[in-house]
Amino acid sequence: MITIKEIAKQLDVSTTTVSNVIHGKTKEVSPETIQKVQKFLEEVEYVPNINARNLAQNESKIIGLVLKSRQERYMELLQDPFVNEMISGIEKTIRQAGYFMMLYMSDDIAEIISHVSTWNVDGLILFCMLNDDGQRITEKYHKPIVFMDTYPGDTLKDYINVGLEDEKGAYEAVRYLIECGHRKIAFLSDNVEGVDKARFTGYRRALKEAGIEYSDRNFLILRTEVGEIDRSLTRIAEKAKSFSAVFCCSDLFAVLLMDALEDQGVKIPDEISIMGFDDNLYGRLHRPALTTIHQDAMQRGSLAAEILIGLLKGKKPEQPRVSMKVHLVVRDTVKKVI
Amino acid sequence: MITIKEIAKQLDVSTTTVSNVIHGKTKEVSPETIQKVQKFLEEVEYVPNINARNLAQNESKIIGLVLKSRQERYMELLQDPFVNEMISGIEKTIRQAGYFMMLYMSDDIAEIISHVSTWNVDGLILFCMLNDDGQRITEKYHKPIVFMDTYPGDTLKDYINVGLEDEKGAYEAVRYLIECGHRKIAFLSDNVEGVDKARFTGYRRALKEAGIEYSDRNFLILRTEVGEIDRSLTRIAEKAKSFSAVFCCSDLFAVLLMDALEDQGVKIPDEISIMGFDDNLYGRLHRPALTTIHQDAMQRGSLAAEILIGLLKGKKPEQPRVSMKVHLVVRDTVKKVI
DNA sequence: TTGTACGCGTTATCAA
DNA sequence: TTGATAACGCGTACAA
Repeated sequence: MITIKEIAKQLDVSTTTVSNVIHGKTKEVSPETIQKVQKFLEEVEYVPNINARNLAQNESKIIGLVLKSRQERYMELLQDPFVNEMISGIEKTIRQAGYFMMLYMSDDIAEIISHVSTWNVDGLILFCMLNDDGQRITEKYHKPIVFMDTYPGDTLKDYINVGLEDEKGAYEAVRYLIECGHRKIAFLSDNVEGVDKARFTGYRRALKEAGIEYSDRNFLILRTEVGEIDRSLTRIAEKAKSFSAVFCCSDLFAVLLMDALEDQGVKIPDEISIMGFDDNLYGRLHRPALTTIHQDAMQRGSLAAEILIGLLKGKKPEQPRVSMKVHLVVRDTVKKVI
Repeated sequence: MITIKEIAKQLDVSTTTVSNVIHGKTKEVSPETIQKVQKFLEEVEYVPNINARNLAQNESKIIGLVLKSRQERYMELLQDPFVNEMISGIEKTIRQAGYFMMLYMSDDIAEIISHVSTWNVDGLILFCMLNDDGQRITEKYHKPIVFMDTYPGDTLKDYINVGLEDEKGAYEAVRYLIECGHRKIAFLSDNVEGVDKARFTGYRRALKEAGIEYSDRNFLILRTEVGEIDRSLTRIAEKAKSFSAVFCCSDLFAVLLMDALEDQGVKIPDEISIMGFDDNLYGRLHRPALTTIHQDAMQRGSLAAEILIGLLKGKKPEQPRVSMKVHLVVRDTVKKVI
């Protein structure tokens, strides 16, 4: 790797001049020199040393993307195409803005903070933080942060979040089920916090509006730990049979449940109707194709990255909380029972 | 972020001493000093500045993972769970060895090389290189490289590859189809190079062994560009009807094809049998569940990373070419016609 | 218009 | 046992 110093020596100019040409500060350099230097730079295929540059500028041009996952779910997080779409959107936007993305997958906040400091990361996108995670990071890390899909506790007041119409989406999904004549509707998720909590609220609202009683028996919790999931699915499929429809908090869960049901000989949607949330490949590839709530994960990733990059340039976002639109996509897993 | 210099000042010792304590070079430091420094380090939660360290050591502790993709396929590469599993395996191994993974997704070799030089990446894992890609990178980049799923041209002699029993896997898949009584067997992939070429060879060998004629009509090529894929699938499903079985080069393709066929009213496996390759979630979630060739993508990723890290420590791998084992997994998409 | 000199945080060499 | 000091490559204020 050739350095600026070496180039300067070979061309018999100063390093300043070379550096100026590289950065287009050509007001103060004679045209011939510019020519000469530029030509040489191309010839030797000069590439700056990022470490030196970062050290000098005290910035890293790195944006960290933190996916906090409970240890056991590790695989599933990456296997859900929704997450992949989001990552794609983020990565693309970051790259096009001249930044670089670093991906942190960890369940250890302290480890994440340490990593982020070491690399002197310029900004952070935090995905799916629960409880006091966000709080803990903001205490230690004092550069721009954009949250995604995070509903932090009351302690964190001033934060930016790019989220979704979770409550509204769930409400519309369940209202559609009710419109189709369903009244015994279960709710399936793998936890009761954050995003799923909001979706649960929407589910409850739709029920209430239709005057449908809710009981705790309606809440099906999937255990997603490796080694646990199959048993859990079988059990849930069993329980599901006493409902006429199940609203699932993700397409992946919806498809898993449908398989479990079908394997027990239950016909979908004839015997049970299924509603998903996300609208990704799993649901689209399944037959019957999944009726679900659509979100544009890639665009949402892009938006989060754009906001963060704006922040890095000192631009305050227009609104600190974004709830991106969702809409119902009707396919073949919900039966009209009236 | 506190620096060594600052620590040294506050404790009234030299930076050298602090650095020595940090690196456990305690032979030359008095016990009290060690105590004092270590305690202080913990108190202030010292984190080294990677840029400075890298600059001083001329290394980066970064391993680059390069996924070369044709521009149009961008989405699919990340959407294939097989790729995700592999990435997980690589990332985990790299992290545990104290390194860091940088992910490059690009179709522009020059851009990749430039990036890799800038960041002074210590080693490279190259996935799915075609033609002279590998050649071009090895010419410019002179640190350890491990290839994955690469069958480079004749020009590249000395390289390390962690691959798969592609030929054998395809051979066994097709032989199984033949054993089940199929004789009109199509081959589906999206290109004719690298891995798919090897699988095609295996397919041909199985046909030949059974004395089955091959014609170019057997070779179905899926156009995977965005906007093209649906039309291509419909056309291929149409063609597929004149065969009794289709061997697909990936589970994803297999599921896409099955959907296209089912949407045209074709029953699987009653009217057409389908065989996949990879064994990932898409195939497992589909009903009927996909009969396919299993590979352990995560373990393969791990292995590649391990070999590379060994290389960085000067350890030559036992064998430069690894072909990991595959095996047939019989599920429900292949019908016995005898 | 061009060049000198210093700082960024760390490590390594060598002298005290 | 400890401490100055140079070096890594780059950017920049300031001097020439």
